[in-house]
Amino acid sequence: MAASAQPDRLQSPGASDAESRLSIGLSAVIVAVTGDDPKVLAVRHAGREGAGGREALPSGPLERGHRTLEAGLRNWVERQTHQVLGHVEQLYTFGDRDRRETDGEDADHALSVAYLALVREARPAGDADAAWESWYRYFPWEDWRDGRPAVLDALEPGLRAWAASAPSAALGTIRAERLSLAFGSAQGRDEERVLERYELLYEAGMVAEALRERGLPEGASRPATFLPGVEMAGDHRRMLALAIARLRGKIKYRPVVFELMPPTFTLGQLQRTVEALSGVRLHKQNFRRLIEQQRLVEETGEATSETGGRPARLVRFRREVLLERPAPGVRLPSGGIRR
Amino acid sequence: MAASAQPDRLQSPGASDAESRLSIGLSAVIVAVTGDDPKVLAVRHAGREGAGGREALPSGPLERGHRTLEAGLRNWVERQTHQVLGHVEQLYTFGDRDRRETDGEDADHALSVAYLALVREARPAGDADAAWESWYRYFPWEDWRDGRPAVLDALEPGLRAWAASAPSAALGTIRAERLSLAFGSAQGRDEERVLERYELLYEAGMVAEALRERGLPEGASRPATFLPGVEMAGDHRRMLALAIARLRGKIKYRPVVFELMPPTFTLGQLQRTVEALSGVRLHKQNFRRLIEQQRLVEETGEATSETGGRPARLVRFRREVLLERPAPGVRLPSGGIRR
DNA sequence: TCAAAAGTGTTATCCTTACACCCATGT
DNA sequence: ACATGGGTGTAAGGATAACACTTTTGA
Repeated sequence: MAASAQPDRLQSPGASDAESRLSIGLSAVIVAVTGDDPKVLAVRHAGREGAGGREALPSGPLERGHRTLEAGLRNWVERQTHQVLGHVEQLYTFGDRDRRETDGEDADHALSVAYLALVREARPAGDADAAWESWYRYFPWEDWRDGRPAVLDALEPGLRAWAASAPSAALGTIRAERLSLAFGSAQGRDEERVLERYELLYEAGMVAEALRERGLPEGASRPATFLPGVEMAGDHRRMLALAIARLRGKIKYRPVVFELMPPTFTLGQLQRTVEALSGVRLHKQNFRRLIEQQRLVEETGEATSETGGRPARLVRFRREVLLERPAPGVRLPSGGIRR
Repeated sequence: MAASAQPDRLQSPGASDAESRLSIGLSAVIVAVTGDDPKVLAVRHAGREGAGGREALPSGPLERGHRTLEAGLRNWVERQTHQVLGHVEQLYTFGDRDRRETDGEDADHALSVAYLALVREARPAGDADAAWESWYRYFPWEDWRDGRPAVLDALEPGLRAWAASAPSAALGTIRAERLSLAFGSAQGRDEERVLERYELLYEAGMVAEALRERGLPEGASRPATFLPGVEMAGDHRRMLALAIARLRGKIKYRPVVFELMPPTFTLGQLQRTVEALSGVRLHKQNFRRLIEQQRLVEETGEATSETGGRPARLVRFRREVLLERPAPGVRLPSGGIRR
């Protein structure tokens, strides 16, 4: 092998023959918040019957013309949805068996690099095929703003049965522990564990994706009659779960919410946005104190009376906080959550 | 195009011709801590003169035989270093211009998926070509344990000159802001911003990697005579910077340090490990209180007198904390840092 | 006996949490 | 007037940060 031609790629001698060539997919979870709902941009390819017209994330393969991964992503999103992206960050690269179902051949890999993008307002989605959907449409068990979501009652027996039906007692204990960690048993549930919850449902055969194109995952109870949440193409719902988890986490230590807000807004709007994302209700007074005392916003001097009751002050994000050391986020640590 | 054959890959009609095929590299930042130093496993390919024998991370291309990305990674690492990996997490997928320097052709992409792995002890590295190296060998400006590192004095004039030599005043201001954010100006410096600092040095043409295989990056001062830190192959040093940043961040909110500790250890050892990773000194008393009061460890009943002075209690990680909600890490938030 | 590291105790301060209450507008 | 959301004040409890000090070993 020509070692000197690839100075930065260390490979054991003779291994390059085995090197596989593969295709790269790019997918985007594009998030906006309008009013009370966290929205994600979904595409539905009308003319495609083979896939049953499943909802999907904007995505497409990396092409030769794309200079960088991110450029390729922006290109695909604009082609498919006419949405221009603002803040973009890489989420994860999916590369294993989950992607294989798409190919005929087993040996060739198909990777998919998933991105999270935040945009400021939900424009009416130019294309007829693209639409903004509440993300709780796909994850109804993640919305605790009006108390414990009802779906959970339907889910828990199935999850418990899955843990109980484990091949060994030890595995059963592990499953039970994972369940209690993800879904919470006693006082606390961690709103960030979105991916864990989805994966448990997947392993238990309780989401539609788990039942596609393969026998049931081993140890799964037989096809559940109730498959909660709207199915998505490929592993897009897994990507969405990861995106929600990341955003719920990041919001706490970096001022990313403001990427989703209009230039000026009220503290109430900001709180509702944070609640929409995190899926829990917050204490009004403490939330406000937190924001103001961390000096995340500044007055505009104006007010709006469009909110219902007393007119609210309009504030704007204080860009300067980005230059101040740690650069705080909107913490909502256990205490901020209203019971 | 055969839409129904790829139900989860949405591509605009006719685009598939442009789809490029490419190779995937897998790289691992493998971290261990021995005594006072955070170590990373580096390989040096003795017989290769083309690359000038640059130090590199264990890495290799994804092969057909690899079932998953992570399996491929473990395979390469074991082949090159005989090290078996424990905790492994994906770091980032690098896919843009930074990789292009390796290829002759511009149009084909070469992606690289970087991973972070934590191992419990630095075994003598079976292969002669693999060696554990302190990561501060590559980032001497990141070690503040004995006060402000001396290299910074040599670096700052160059960085300031780079900001001053910006093509426009506006850009100059932006550069100055980035510098003060990353390197800290007044009271605080954020030990997590390892990647930002490396990238600024790169842009300023002050690390060896920036001067390779291309003209100087635009706006760079002419080749600095002093290029701090040991150079690595490809963009491996960038990967290492990202790994350090991630680990320094994660240590604070997840109990990952314990992946690096032996089964039993003293609180002093734990503190030195955290200090090694974060690059700052901590308050002994407050650190201990934090650990014990968060119930991260439990007594073993034993003690060791190998530490120098009075024998220390040996403790072990309390695995149960993983099952307790939030699952805390070793916080060292401003206050814990000794001035 | 002294250096070195382990380990204990205490205090002021600040942040978090929770509670109760007032204000300005539209209907 | 009253419902609705905006906005203020304050007090208890707990965590943090910074003190100073004692204990137990090896050299």
